[in-house]
Amino acid sequence: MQDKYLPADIERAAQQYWDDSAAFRVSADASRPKYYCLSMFPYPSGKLHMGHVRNYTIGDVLSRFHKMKGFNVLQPMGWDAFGLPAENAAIKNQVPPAKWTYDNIAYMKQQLKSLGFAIDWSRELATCTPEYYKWNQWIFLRMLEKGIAERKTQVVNWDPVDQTVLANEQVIDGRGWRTGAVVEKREIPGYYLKITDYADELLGDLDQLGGWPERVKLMQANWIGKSTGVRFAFKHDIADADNGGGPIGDGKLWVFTTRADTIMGVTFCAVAAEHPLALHAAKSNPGLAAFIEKCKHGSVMEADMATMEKEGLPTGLYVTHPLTGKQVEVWVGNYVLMSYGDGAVMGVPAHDERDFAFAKKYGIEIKQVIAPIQLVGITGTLQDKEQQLYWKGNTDDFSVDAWRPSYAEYGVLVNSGAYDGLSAAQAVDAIAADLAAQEVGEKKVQWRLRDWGISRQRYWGCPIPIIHCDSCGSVPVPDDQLPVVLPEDCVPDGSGNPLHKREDFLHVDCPKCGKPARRETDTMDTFVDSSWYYARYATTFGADKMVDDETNYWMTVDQYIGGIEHAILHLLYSRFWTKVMRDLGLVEYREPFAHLLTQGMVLNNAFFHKPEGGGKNYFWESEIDIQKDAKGQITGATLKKDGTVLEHELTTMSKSKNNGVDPQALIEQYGADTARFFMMFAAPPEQTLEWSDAGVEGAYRFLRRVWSFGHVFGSEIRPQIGVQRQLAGAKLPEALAAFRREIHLLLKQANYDLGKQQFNTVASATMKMLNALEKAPREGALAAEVIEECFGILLRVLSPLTPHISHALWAQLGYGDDILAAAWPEPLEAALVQDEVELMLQVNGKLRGSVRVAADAPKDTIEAVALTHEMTIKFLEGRPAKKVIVVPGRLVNIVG
RNA sequence: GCCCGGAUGGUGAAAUUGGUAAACACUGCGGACUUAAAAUCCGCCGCCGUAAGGCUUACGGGUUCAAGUCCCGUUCCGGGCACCA
Repeated sequence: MQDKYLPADIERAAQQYWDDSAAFRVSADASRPKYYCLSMFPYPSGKLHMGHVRNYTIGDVLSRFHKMKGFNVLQPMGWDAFGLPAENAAIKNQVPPAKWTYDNIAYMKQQLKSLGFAIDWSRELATCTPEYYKWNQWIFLRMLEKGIAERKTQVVNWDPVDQTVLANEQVIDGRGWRTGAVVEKREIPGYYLKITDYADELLGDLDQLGGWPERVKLMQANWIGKSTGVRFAFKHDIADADNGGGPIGDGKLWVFTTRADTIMGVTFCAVAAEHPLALHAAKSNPGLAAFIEKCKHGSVMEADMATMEKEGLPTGLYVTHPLTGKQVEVWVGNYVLMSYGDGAVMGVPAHDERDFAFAKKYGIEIKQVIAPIQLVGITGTLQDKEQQLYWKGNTDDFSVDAWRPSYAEYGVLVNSGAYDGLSAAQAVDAIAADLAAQEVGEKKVQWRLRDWGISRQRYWGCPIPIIHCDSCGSVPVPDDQLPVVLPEDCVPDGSGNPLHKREDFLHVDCPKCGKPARRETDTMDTFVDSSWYYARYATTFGADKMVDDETNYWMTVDQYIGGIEHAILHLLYSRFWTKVMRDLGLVEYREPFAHLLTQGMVLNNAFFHKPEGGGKNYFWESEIDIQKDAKGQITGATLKKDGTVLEHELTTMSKSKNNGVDPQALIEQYGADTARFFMMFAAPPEQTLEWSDAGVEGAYRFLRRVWSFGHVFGSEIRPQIGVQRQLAGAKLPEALAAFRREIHLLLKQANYDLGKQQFNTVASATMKMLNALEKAPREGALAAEVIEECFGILLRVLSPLTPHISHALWAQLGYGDDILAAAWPEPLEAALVQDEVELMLQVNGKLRGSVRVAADAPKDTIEAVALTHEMTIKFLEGRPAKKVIVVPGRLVNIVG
């Protein structure tokens, strides 16, 4: 064998072997347990970045590990190929998004191949191909039939200069990214999927997802946000001529609250700018009309809504409190959303932080109605069944001067008339009952989750299969005319959807009446594409069905791996989609992903400049000079060409921020095995990783040492092994036994860590194994046999991480033909036994030394040895030992 | 602002889930080999102290024989917030 480690040759040969033997091409096989290992497919942005290498190496380690454990392993790959970056590239370079996307796919596929992933490429798919997105359209039509999809209005970011809808990402500080114009909210029609119909099931089934991280389930549960509250109405007789002179909303202003216990503290109501009461009042109030107009500016993002200055204006209208009968003034608030609940809220300044700030700002009354519980008396004794506790609310600590978080806590009702002294739960029951008696309210379950708006006013996406006819309205495209194919030669210019200018796409005859009609030009949210690709991979390739029977063999996905940034939206939409497919009779399973590994983000610094008029211009690190302090912390950055001072942020690697690090240079210089090993060694998978290539050399050095040990083993050690093997049952010399024990202990730890999916310590276990192997006794047949066994263990543990070098050494050193076919190693109990153990000796919790005892020494013996230890005597300073704690196999702590 | 995470030497990190803090590496320093360089190998490397020893897991409290790990409060950093994917 070659004495130098030449990764390029080794990797080419191994990949050739896997290709020639179709090693990763799989089909359904009921005789073996299956393992469907899926990594989130990449957006084809141009080049792989380190986040991809991390994601796909994790998937590959798990795939190869399970393959060696005897599973029928499916690991597919494809492309999340529709989306905004292709349009941005088109604007910049005048290249059609289709060409840009397909070119990127070709390049990135070759990069993935060079990393040696065990992928079944025969199942590759790209979501921008008609044979894939046809089924988006097909199932969308089924959802329309079932009433799961519907058309209603949506609020979007509108750029008044470019006359186009902006994605949230394209809105920076409330302005359009290209024009710098202040963004407006605009209502337009669009299609929605009723994910809220599945809210209960999506929440309830989280309990079935034992293989998901708790934090992801918690995030999803909070997102779905089930809350039980009370929906009730304030009565009024505000009439409007446009309403035929009748009272607006039947004379009821509906609101929803989760804190009905504070209802007696209501001192105002706030409605959204688009609320009928606001519009009514604005007719005779130019100031209010102007305020309502102003509320239309700004973005639709929740984060912006939550952090903006809360402003309001009184309408001069009053409504009647249903329980006190008092008049309550109605305000218009810029923080109240028409699209959420009834577009109105009750204001309780004393017990809600936002209402408190609003009331202070506008001089609205603040009335305390909740107070901390204070015990005022007990009758009887603890044994007395008639025992009574008496309490009241303690109002001493309340002040209207400044908000305190404790004001929002649950307590006892005060200043609430008949409800005084009730707890929150009792009060909600009593108040809901009283409201119900008047028929102006009831308990209601409210969800935070909103329906999923899938219409996008963009070109590079899946066309929504609808035809608009003047006579027949919105008509679904008949199934036999699917797919509605997206023309692939358009070049967007940033000023709206280029499909509007495509006469050949636009004009079509109405399928119902045959008259000339117009195609829908909106395309689908790209989350639609990624909501079911896992099921398509598992379907017979090219099947003329959305999914076929094979999907029921492979699904559900046994292990899903992807970035934590997808914890809510993508994963929730996929779960929803699976349930819809089940209800349409397409699949048998109800959850798509059994186990989820949420990979931590790979972060890198991004450098940007904010030009006048808004937006952020990002620069590549090669374009700038970076200033650092003595500790290596970045203190500033300037643009090389003109010295412009730049800002910087630590953030996830992305195409749009020019901060992605391409792994290509790493692979070319060191090889795929080094890149993979280093990536796994750098940090545990779930942890955020700040990118740095310091340490790549170390990984490369390690693999070189593995190779040269292999060479020494093959040429000097292995030849010592006799014809008759002697290892089984042999009594080994102490040094040899200790070495063997060390390897088997490391194997035990590595297997444990693989179970925990903590691959960085698996990598360090392999390094420790090599350190031990290099120092192991080498002379004699017995030593050679032990080394053969232990090096074989190292190669197999290493193989999921660095498959190429492991493949080459395994075959060349005669361990077998194919390491993938070898059985995964398990530690031998016989190799692990130990006569003596070392226990740490603590005196009063501080480490003072250690004691060696027989592995099976009873507690008394250990105590006796510890108590007579010189350090015990020294640090007890003559005091008697009050207590001795023995933790078997670990330590002795003497308390005195 | 709200929801979810994270913070350990100069650096990436480890700690078998409450029981030796810093394993394994990177960097740096010193040495061997070499005409020389590279590669390789050996040694040292948390802070204070000559030592004995003391201190140390973002910060401040608490529980415990024992806390990086559990509880309470705070700071900073990251992810998500529904049209980036």
